[in-house]
Amino acid sequence: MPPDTARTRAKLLDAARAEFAEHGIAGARVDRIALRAGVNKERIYAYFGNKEQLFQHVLSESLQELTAVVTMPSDDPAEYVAQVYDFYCARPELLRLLLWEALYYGNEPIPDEDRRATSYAVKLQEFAEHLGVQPSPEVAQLLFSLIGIAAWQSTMPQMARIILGGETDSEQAKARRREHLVEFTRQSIASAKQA
Amino acid sequence: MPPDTARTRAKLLDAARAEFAEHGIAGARVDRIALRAGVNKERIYAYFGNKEQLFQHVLSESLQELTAVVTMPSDDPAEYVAQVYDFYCARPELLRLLLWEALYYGNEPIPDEDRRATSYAVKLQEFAEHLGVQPSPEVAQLLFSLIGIAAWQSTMPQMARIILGGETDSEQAKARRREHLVEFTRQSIASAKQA
DNA sequence: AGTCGATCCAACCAAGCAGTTGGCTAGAGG
DNA sequence: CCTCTAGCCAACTGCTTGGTTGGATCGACT
Repeated sequence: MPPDTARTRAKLLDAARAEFAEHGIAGARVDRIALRAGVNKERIYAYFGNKEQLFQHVLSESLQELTAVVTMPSDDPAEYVAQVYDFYCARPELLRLLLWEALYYGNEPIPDEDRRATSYAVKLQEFAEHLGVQPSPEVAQLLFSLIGIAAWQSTMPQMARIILGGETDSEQAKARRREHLVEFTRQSIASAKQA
Repeated sequence: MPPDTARTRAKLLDAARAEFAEHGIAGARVDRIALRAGVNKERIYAYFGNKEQLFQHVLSESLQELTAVVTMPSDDPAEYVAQVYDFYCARPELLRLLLWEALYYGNEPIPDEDRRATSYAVKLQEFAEHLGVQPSPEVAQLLFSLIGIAAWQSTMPQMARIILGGETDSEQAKARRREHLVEFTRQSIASAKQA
């Protein structure tokens, strides 16, 4: 395999990630991806099959990155929520990819569901450990809700802007929300622990 | 105006709502909307201008419905959160429309932002009243988070299915999550009140 | 140097798309 | 019964799109 094949693939994946995050599956343009990557369109079909399969590649690559970066830290689950929040603030494209996927597949099972299930199971296990309880449906509910509030601002930027006041992007505003999340999480965990 | 003009418009709006909720702005097909409505495509352009403007009509109609149906009830804010949850479970299309919009406009201001701002301001006012405090950035943070957890399951059905276990659609599973939300909300409100 | 396999790309294609047009129909006013 | 207006629709247009192809290029091995 000539040396630049891997590079070409990587350039395509990067360009595709940006394009898909911005426009979604239906809105993404194959020509634009090739243009951004500085590579001929035909390579996409040679390497990845078609547009939807390319999206899957992009997504699974991004998910790997996400689980690698956002780990369950030290001893404070509230800090985990804050990390998730920080991560989605810093890299909103990754959340956008997840949202496009969610809207695209709706209630149908997603490709590669098994692998994701195990990855979430690990997270749940860790979370329960830090709480000092066994994994249970209740703990799962809690974890799911906490991920929700961590992601909600990046999920609904318009609503956030309107409810939380104009400038949600400033460092100050982010710090404020982060503080709220930590506080909020501590409280809910305190009551979950004693249960 | 002949009698069936209003009906034709309504049929188009209904068909468009279904189509947009399912496929988003980019994925929606004008031909399909006309077909579903049993009306000629040209009517869409006569009545609504173009695809994007039609989407705006659909959305603002849906938002009116949402604010009309989901009111801040009696004296229990936790019940409000549960109502929001129930509403999005029953009518996931409306949330999907909001999500498509959020992804489409990203951080750019949305059309008609002012009207929505006042509608949210009212909600915030009511919410603060029920808490027995003045509206403040902190209360806004809380309200925003609560809306988030209420909507999160319908926002991320795949993730919900995986984390919460297979059958999230059954009455039983919905009741369980509803219970969790109420409990969760009560706790966070209790600590917000004393602050 | 010559052959071979893989990589690359400009040009191409058919289908699908949003949006338009020109003429038909029906009802209201005279 | 004629006219005028507004609603309606089948057929059309021109462009964009995902996907293909045939040949040029290049590196490796002999």
